[in-house]
Amino acid sequence: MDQTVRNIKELAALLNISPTTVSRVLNGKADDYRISPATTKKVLDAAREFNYHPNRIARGLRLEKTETIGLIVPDIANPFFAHVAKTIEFEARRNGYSIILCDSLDDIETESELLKLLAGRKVDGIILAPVGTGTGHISEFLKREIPSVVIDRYLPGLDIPSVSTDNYTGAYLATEHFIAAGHSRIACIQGINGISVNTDRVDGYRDALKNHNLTVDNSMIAGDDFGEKNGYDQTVRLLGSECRPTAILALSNLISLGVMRALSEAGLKIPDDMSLVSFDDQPYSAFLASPMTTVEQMKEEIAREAVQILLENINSGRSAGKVNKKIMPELIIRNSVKNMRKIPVRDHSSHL
Amino acid sequence: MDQTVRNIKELAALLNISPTTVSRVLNGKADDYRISPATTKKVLDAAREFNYHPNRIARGLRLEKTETIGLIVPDIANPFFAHVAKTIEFEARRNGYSIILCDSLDDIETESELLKLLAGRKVDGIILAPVGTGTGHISEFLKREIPSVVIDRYLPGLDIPSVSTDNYTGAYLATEHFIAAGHSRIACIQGINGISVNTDRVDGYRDALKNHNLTVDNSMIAGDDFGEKNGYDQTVRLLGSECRPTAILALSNLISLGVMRALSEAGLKIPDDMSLVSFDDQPYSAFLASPMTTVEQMKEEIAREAVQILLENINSGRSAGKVNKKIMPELIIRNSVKNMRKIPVRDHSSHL
DNA sequence: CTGTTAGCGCCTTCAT
DNA sequence: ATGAAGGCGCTAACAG
Repeated sequence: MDQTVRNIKELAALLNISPTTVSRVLNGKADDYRISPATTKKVLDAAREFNYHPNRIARGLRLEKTETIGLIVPDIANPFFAHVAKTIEFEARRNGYSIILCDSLDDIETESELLKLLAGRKVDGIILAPVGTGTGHISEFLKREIPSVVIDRYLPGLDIPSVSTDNYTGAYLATEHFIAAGHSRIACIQGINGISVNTDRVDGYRDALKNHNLTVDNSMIAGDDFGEKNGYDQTVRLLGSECRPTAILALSNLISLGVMRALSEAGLKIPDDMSLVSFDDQPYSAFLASPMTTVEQMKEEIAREAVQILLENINSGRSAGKVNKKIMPELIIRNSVKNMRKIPVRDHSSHL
Repeated sequence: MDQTVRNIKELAALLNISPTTVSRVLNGKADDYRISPATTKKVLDAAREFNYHPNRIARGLRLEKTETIGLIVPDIANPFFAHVAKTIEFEARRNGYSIILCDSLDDIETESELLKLLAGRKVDGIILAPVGTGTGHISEFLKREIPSVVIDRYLPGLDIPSVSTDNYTGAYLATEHFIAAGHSRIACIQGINGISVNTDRVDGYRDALKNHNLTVDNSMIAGDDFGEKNGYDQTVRLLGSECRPTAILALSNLISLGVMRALSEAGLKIPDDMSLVSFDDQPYSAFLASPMTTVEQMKEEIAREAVQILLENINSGRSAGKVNKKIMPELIIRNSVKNMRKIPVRDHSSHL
């Protein structure tokens, strides 16, 4: 009764039919091959009864298709990537794919290893949230012709589609929000210099200042890392500077955590003593000492787009044209920006 | 020059030796088979030159070993699971394994599907953070004899090892902290009734009250879900009750988010109007309106233990004895508990 | 409507 | 010190 069926051959033997027929039925090709309803039913019933599921490894070897997608992120513990990963996994599974999760530990060497590892595992495609500043290992990897999509950033010069936030607009809106509240000494604590995410955000910040006839003071653009420590260090530095800013734009959630720590240690309150807007909304943003105004990235949408583009490329056998999709972020206004004008600040998210 | 080598056969042909020899060298068995140093070097050099890596799918089929571990979590966007996943991935990779990430969406049906999916994908082992209350599908799954470890909870009655926090002690310490601060009407907002995590925490809470000669009022133990909504709903209810508590123990980070939302809407401040201790420390815990006292679970340790037990079971070919490892949490004292005695509250984490 | 055969790329016997 | 052959479980090509 509770016989174990290890493979398609055994199941076929039990039913006195050929493995081929079983395979065809199980792959929904009964109609294509005009297999009799009786046989079809027999196979389906037996498969259920013996709880038989085809060995996907053997299938993968035969078809040269593993129905597996590699996902490389710099830090799965970062809520942004965790959310993106959740939707990617969901969307992939909905399409029959599983996700091999790889954490590059924000290390470019590790990322390079991971790319090779995933190639060896014969994933059908890769979604990569790149790290650091070099792209040599990525262009090397692209030679393998494994369909891939970059998320979070875009990689100028490389022939690989990407899905990222419209970071320019996000920073522009945030900066405009400060300006509307009457701030003019607005600092910007940035992440890794030279990558698209950072460059675009800084550009948005600069342009917002310029377009409102404010001068861009380069000493107000500080930092070189998306981590908490950089946020802390730069805030300490800015607080000590002769011409202290009244507002800080933090280009990542971790940076803003560092800003908060530094302010807290200095006994300064948000927004009374310092205004702050952070990139990346979080579940807790609303519950901070003062609920934080944030630039929220549309994580689900980024993930969905990435999976869709990747699957298209997989199914069409490589690159359905290079796309650089930009997803519009949303400025969520809470209470971390002080109104210097003493009149109500308006929501500017609809302007631009 | 830049010839592509698709498989071991091609590489062997290029070197005028047999695939067998190449395979042996590449698997570090050159010595076992006394393959000449010259041949060994030749193979190694060629492999590097042509950037050849064995097809792990074919290898998996032959060896019946995929060097792959399935990880099922209820919600990868939950920081607790994201952190655990990070360490699991790291430890697994260090040992040559990759992680197939599956999000069960806090849904037991999905979890059941996922178990089958992973079995079909021939993972060498599974780490499962179970959902809901039923275990039928899990005991069914265990018949497949795939090495598995449960994390976050333990499953009484099932023959599967587990690694979880010592939740009893965690809740006990938190409750004692309230008591030491002079609270006696302490509410407990719980998660899913009947699962070990919840039962143990509630037991710890009850016992702490009893051991300090406080009566346990069952109307103070409320709720049935680890989500934010439950935290909100129960807090609203408690605030409306005739005998309002002065303190709330929230049995999850999401519950405490709900508690904060309800308190905030009611215009109540932590800790002045209500004291709160939450399970699960978070990066932002220290930056909340009032820095939150939390019971921190040792995520890295849980993850490391789980991987270690799993790998032992994989290598020894099944269950190296059933273990239910409990990892001691840590009470992190900040400023979310009001001192009702008007004298300094001491750190009680060293008692017990 | 169904079956036979061959081969995906690898590793392991068995042979030399 | 090295090879040849077979087979892991599956499915597509080629019969009928």
